[in-house]
Amino acid sequence: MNNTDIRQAFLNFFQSKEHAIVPSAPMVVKNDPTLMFTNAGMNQFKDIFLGNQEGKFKRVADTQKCLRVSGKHNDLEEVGHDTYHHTMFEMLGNWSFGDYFKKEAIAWGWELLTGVLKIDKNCLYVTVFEGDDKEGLARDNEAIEFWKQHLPEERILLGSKKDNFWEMGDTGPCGPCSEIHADIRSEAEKAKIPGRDLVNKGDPHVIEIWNLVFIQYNRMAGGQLVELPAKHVDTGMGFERLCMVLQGKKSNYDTDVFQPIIHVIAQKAGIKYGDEPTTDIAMRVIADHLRAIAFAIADGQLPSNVKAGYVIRRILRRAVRYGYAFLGFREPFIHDLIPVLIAQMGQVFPELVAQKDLITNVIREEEAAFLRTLSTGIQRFNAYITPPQPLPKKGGAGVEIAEATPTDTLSCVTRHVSQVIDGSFAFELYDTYGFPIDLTELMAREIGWTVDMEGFTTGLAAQKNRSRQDAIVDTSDWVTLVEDAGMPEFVGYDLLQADTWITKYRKVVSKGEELFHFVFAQTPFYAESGGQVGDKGWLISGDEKIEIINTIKENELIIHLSRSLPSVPSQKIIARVNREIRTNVANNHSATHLMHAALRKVLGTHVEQKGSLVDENRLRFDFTHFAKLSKDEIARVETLVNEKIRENIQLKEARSLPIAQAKALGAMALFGEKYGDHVRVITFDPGYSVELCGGTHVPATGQIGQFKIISEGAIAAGIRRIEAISGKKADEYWHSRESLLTEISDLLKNPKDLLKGVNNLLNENVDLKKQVAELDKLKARQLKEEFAAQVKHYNGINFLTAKVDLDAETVKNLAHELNASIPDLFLVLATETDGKATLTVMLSENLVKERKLNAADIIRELAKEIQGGGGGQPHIATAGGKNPAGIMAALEKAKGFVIT
RNA sequence: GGGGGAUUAGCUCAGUUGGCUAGAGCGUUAGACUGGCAGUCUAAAGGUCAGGGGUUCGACUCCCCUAUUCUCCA
Repeated sequence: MNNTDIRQAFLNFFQSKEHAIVPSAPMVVKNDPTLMFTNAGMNQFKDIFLGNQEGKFKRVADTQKCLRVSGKHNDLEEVGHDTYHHTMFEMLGNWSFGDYFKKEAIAWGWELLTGVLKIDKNCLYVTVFEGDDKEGLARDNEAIEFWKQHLPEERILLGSKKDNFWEMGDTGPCGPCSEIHADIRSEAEKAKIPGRDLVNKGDPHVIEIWNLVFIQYNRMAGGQLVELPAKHVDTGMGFERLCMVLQGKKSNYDTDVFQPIIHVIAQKAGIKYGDEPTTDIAMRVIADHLRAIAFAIADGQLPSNVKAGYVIRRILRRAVRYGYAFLGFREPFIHDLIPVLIAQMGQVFPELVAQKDLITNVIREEEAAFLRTLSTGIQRFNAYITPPQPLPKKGGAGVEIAEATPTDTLSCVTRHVSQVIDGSFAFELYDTYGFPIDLTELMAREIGWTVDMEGFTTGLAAQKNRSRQDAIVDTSDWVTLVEDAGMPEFVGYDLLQADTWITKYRKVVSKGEELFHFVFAQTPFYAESGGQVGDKGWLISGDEKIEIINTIKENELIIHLSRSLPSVPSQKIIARVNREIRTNVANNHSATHLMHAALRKVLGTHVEQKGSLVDENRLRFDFTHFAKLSKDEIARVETLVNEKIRENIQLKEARSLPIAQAKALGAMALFGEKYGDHVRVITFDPGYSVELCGGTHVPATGQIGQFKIISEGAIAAGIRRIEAISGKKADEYWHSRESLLTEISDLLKNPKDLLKGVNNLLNENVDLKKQVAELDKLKARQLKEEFAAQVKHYNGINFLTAKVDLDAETVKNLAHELNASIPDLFLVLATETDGKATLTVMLSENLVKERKLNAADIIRELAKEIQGGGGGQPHIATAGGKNPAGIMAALEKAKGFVIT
C-alpha cells in the first residue's frame, strides 16, 4: 500500500462510521498565546473541549499537519538521528464530542488496524492506565474489558500516569489513555526478548502508533479532578509510523513518504543513502526539514527573526548546516527539492502546488542568506586561529623589549600548543554572528584544535537566563463574577457603546507593570485580529472612567486590557469604544480591501495577501509579487483606489454566510487562515472587492476621503510591502507637501516656472563653483607667495609663524599646502575664535627624520603659553587653549626650537 | 520582549590604544593604444563616514539616544 492509499483508507473507514471528514487546520496557530504551531490533531477542537464552543459534528476525523519544534515537545536536535521523530508530521485522528466513548473507540481502532489495514494481530500491544493513588484514580478497568474482547490479556499492559494519563495543560479536560504499539522486529529478535518488555522503552522497532485518549475529567485550578458530564474521545495516530509498519520498513525514512526525496538528495550529493551513518543522518534531516519549511511557508509563515518565523528559519538553517557539513553542499540546494516534494504530497495538500513559486523563492533566498552568514563566521574563525603577525617596528622602545622577553615568546608558543578555542569566542560566533556551534567544533577538529564547550555553555546559559528573567509574566487566576457566562458576545459591528458587566477579571504582572484583563458579557470592543489592531476606549463604572488601552483575543475569548480595576467590579458598566480611533482604523481597513483589489487588477491575480497591519495611522500590506512596482503601477493603484472611494460604494456585509457560498461569490480567502463553516463576507461592489474578513469597515467608501501610498519595498523573496495612508493622514501628507513646494517657490521669489528656476539655480551653482575653485587656486598661490616672503632661515630651516583668521579645516589645508611648496619647513599657525586659541605645528618629513624634531612634543610645550593642551603626529599637531593673549608668546617660543 | 553586532564612494568592503588632507576592488566618465570588436593603459569624477547629542586641542574611531538591519535567546 502506498502512503496515499493508507491515508485514504483511514478517512474512508471513519467516514463509514458516520464521521465528518474535516480539512487539516493550518500548521501556524493564531490567537493562542500558549501555542505557535499546531502540535496535535486536537488543537483545532480546543474550544470544544474547554466548553467555550459547541461542536458542529458529534464525530469528526481528519489528517492534521503538525509541527513539533518548540515548547514542551522539543525534538528538533534529535530529528534525523533516530528513525522515527519528525518536525513536521501528519496526525490521523478521530474524535467523539460527547458521543461514542471507550467501547467504540477501541473496537474501531482495532478493526481498522487489523481488519482493514491487515496488520498482524500478534505484532500489536496495547497499554492501559494503571491508576494513581495520589490522584485517587482507579485502574481503567473499562478499557481493559473492551480490549479483552480483541486481544489476549498478556498483550494488554498497564502504564503509569506519565505514559497513560493525558492532560492538555495545568488545568482543563483530561483523562486516561490507551496506546497501541507495534512490534516490527524480526522473528529471531522477537524470540530473544518478548515485545511486551520493550513497550515504551525507547526501542525504535517497538513503537507507539496510536493514542486513544478518553476525556472524562476536568482538572480544576486547585488540582482536584471533576467528572465531566459529556465525555469525549480524542485520538492521534502518527501517519509516517503507520506507513512504516504497513510497508514493512524499519524506519519512517524508508517509506515512500521520504524515499523519493532522499533519493534526490543522495543524487545531488553524489553519496548513496546507507553508505555512512553521518551522511544518512544529514539526508534524513534535510528530507524532514524540507517538509516542515515548505508547509509552513504554504501556510503563510515566512522565515523571519522573531517568533514563529524564527522557528522556521532555525529549521531551515539546521538543514543547510547538515548539508554543508556532511554532504558538501556549498550552494543553495534545498529549494531544488520542492518539485519532488510536490510530486509526493501536492495532491493531498493543494496549497503546495498553488504556492510553488513562492516557496521555492523564499527558501532559495534564505539559504543564500545563511550561506553568507556561514562565510562571515568562517572568516572570523580563521582570523582567530591565525596567530597575530609580529608587529612592524613602531619606533617605541616597548617593541624591542617585547622581542627580547622570553615570556612573550612563551605565551605565543602556549597559544599554539593549547589549541583551544575559547568558549567566549565560540559563543560570540554563535550568538552575534549566528555561526552554529557544531560547525565551530567541526572546523576546530579539522585542524586538531578543541573547543572550550564549558565556556560556551556558560555563555549560553547566561543568555537564556537574561531572556527568561525578562519574559516573566505573572498571571493570577481569573476572578469569576458571573458563573457559566459562556463566550462574550461581540456587538461592535453595530455599536460603539454597550451596557454590560464584567464576567471575570485577572491581574497580570509583567516587568513591574501591572495590568488587568477584563471579560465582558457583551462588548463593542474589537479584539486585535486579522491585522487590525484592538480597540481602545473606556470602561465606565458609576463615577469612575477607566481607560481600556487595548483589546486582545485568547483563542475566541475577548480580553480588555486596563491599568486599573473599578472599585466595585461586580456592578453594571458602560463599555465605550474611542470613536475617533475606530473611525480612522476602519478607513484604513476598508482602504486595504480596495487596494488589495486594485493590486490584483493592476498587477495580476497572482497577488495574494501575505500579511496586513491596520491601525489608526496607516495601513501596511504584504503580498506576493516578484518585481518592484514601477512608479506608473503605483500611480495606477492609487488612482483606482481613489476612484472607488469617490464612487462612494455602500458596504455590503454578510455576517454569516456558508463558506461554499462565499467562495462562489469569488471571496478571497487566505492560505494559512482557519475559517469556520460560516464566514463574514465584506463586499465593496460585487464586481470589485469581495473578501472574507472579521474586521470593522466604513459604511460607504466615501468616508475614506483619499488614499496615498507612502512606500513600497521588498521584505522577502517574492514578497513586497506597501505602506499607505488614508483620510485625515493623507490630508496632512498633501498639506505638508504643498507647504514644502510653497516654501521652495517663495525662496526662489515665486518664478513662473518653478522647475526651470531650480534648474537655472543648479547650473549657475556649477558655474560659480568652477569660478570659486579658480579663485581659490589664485588666492592660495598669492597666500603662499606672501608667506614665502615671511619665511626666516635659521640653520637651514625655513621657519614661519603667523596668526591667521581662518577656520580649523582651512588652517589644516593651508598647512599642508605650504608644506608641499616650501622645503625644510617649520610652520606654526595660530588662530583665535570665541575667546579660545588654537595652534597648529607642521614640520617637513625630513626635519622629523633628520633633526629628530617632533611636532607633538613641540606643540605641548607651546600650548603652555595659551593654557591648554594638545598633541598629534610627529609632522603635524594641533593644540587648543583658553588664553588667546598668549599667542604671541607661543609663536616667539617656537623660535627656541630652531635656534639652538 | 531582552542581549550582542553592523551601518564608510553607485556596489562589495578595508580603516589595528582618538591625530596619515578617509582608502581598495568592481562599476561610471574621459583620453590613449587597436583596422573593428574584445581588451589594455592613463586619468578623473564620486563621501553630511546612518541621523542627533556628548567627551576632547582634535572623533570614522570613545560614550548616550534614535533609525535601519543581522544574529542569538525567550
